[in-house]
Amino acid sequence: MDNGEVARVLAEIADLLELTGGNAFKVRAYRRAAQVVDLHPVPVARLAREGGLAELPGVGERIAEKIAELVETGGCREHARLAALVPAGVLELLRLEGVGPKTVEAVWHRLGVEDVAGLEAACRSGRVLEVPRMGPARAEAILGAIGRHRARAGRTLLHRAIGHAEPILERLRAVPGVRAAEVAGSVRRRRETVADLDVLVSAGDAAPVVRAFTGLSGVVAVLAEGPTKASVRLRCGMQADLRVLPPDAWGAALLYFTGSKAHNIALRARALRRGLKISEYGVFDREGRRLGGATEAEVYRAVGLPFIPPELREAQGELEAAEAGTLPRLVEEGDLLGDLHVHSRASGDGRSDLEALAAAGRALGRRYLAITDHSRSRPLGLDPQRLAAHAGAIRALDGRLRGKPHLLAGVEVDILPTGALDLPEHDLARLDCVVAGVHARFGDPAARNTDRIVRALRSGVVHVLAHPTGRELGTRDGYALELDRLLEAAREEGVALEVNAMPERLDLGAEGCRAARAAGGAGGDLDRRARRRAAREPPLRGVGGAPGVAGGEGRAEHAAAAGAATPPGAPRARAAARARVSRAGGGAPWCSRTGGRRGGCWRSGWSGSGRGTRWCWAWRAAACRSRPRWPARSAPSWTCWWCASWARLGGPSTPSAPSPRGARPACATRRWARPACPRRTWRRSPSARRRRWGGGSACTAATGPRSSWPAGRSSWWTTGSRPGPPRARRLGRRASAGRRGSSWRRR
DNA sequence: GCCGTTTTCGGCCCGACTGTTTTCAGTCG
Ligand SMILES: Nc1nc2c(ncn2[C@H]2C[C@H](O)[C@@H](COP(=O)(O)OP(=O)(O)OP(=O)(O)O)O2)c(=O)[nH]1
Ligand SMILES: [Mg+2]
Ligand SMILES: [Mg+2]
Ligand SMILES: [Zn+2]
Repeated sequence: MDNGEVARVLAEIADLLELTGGNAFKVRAYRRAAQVVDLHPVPVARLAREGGLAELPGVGERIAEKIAELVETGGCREHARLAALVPAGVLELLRLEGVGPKTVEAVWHRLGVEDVAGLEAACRSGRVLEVPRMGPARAEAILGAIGRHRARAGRTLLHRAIGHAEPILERLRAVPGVRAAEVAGSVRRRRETVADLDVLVSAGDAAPVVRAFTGLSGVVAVLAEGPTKASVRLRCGMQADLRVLPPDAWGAALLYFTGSKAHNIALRARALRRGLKISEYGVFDREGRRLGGATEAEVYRAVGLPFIPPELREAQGELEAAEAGTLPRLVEEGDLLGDLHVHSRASGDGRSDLEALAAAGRALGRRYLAITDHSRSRPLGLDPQRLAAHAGAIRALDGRLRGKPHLLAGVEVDILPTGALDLPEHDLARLDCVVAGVHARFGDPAARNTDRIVRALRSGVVHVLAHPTGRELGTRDGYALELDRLLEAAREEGVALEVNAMPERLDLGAEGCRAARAAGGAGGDLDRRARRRAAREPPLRGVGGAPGVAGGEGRAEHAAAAGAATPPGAPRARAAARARVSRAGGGAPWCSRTGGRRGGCWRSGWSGSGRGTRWCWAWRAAACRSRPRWPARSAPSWTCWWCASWARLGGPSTPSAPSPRGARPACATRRWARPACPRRTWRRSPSARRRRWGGGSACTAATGPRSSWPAGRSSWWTTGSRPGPPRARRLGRRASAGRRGSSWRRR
């Protein structure tokens, strides 16, 4: 069982526990352990053998037992016990957007819904409405989520995500008042694949930014929109999340929005232990005084840590390493001296001739490029004769280039199923750079694949092992492999392991590189060797010792490919975009015909929980009645908002329909008296408001020992300014709180 | 279930937005 499989079981235990009423913190513990296992470079099977499981962060005695059981027996009794309690289809319901454990539990227990199809039927028939707190808007949202679930967008490759993000950033940076706009989240952490685009904007006034964002030309639906953040679905299928925060909170905001979630939680817990609080608004002490947050480094410093690069922020031990001063120095773009895996037009993979490749390499600042076209078993691959001619051409050009950059005559020789190389060794030995890789027959068992590759490495003519795992992101997993044995052979033979930069490959990836370092520990040595070598001689002669990493493939080619990409069209007018949005069924379900005024209720100015609602609950029904949105169907009686909304869902609307609810005309069903939409006469108690603004539904701030907020809080009420964390106040008031405050005073 | 610069017991990150109900719970970032 590999780490991915173990992680899946642990995560499923978390889901099962959640649906069977397990302790929420226990659920979190399993979920975190699953992530740690998933990202860990060393197979947990080996850790289990060697007794190293407990060293994984978030893995204690009990979870270690489960992992050991899993790798030994392929199963886990606890998992089996829980799985017997929950139908498989019910677990799948958790994957629906906007549907969480509470909703799943409710539809499963109260309605007997056991899979996605069952939930869909319940939404269409109206049965879901029997569940508490379930109304037509939620039913509609669930139907939408089911549709998207079936289309299953999946995760997007990093380079595509970056491409989608750029025009958005450009547009937002042009909004007056915007100081900075960056993409955060997993894109900034440079994960190989990402689920969405997380865009952070620094601006004193959030409202225009949110408007510009929801009005972007690529937006097909607005999923949520408030005074400081919004979420949209883009035409490309991705979701994009915007967050706007004031400039002096930039560091804290970037830290928050870059994540990962587990890193945030660990860092905030650390702050808590030191009597501090970290949020996206900054660092605060017990008295609520703000200690900083302008830069990320400032936030880390406040909890006694050095800056941690985004790529490491996965709660995989980087906080401990930072504390101990043992954070690794990352290989940066500027460390890349050359590219040892480049295809030209001479074989199928390349599109450029040698001159163009050299020019692209020069433009990227590479000191050397190895031209490594495919060998004969690949389509259009080189046989010995063509190879010799090609090598001659490369060397001739290299002579003319005078080191700008150095060109190396090479080849990417196929490793045949037997482990033999696809070209005679005496031909390979004449080249400057021999890259060897597996390109066909991926289905063999691990031992056989490993034998095959190890035999090739032992040939003595191979410099670099290309794309060592053979994976293609989103298409196929790597071939089965005994990575440990492969690393050992590479170390003995002095063969470098490639870090293939083709966006679909990224092979070795982060975990593979860490495994290689753990095995031979020579990545850093190779760096130094490479630098020294590049300073005085062409690369690769004399590479020996341990497996290191060699950059390769795709860099130059991709520069060319990226240049050819069509730039996205200019953003259209906001109004047009909005119209499209509403046609697409996005945005608020209520009263969107009445226009775009945002920021509190149209009539009372009240904005309850702080969202940019057009109608407070008391007013919206009345307003809708006075401007009927739905033509009064043949129904003679008045239709309350609830039932009218239900009718929009396409639910049964005639008295004879069998639906348990909403079927009979108007509101007899719901027994809402005709003047049912009352003006609000009650007034929320200040104490309730205080609780609400304590932050977090558990409201630990209001009850727990670390709560220091309430001290100053009553004044928020009496002054009418918006309560909340200090930085929220400013931004919130500008966005929408002014009207809200006065309306409250009026009552 | 995990974990400790207050703690080996008793905590567990913090905030925004939405739908719905008559004052918050649920979900998400
Ligand atoms: N403090 C805190 N921050 C969170 C939480 N969930 C998400 N975040 C922050 C950190 C995340 O990196 C950032 C963006 O959230 P996403 O859901 O988009 O996750 P992320 O981009 O990390 O991965 P993804 O590829 O989108 O799945 O928001 C949370 O529960 N607490
Ligand atoms: Mg994200
Ligand atoms: Mg996101
Ligand atoms: Zn290849």
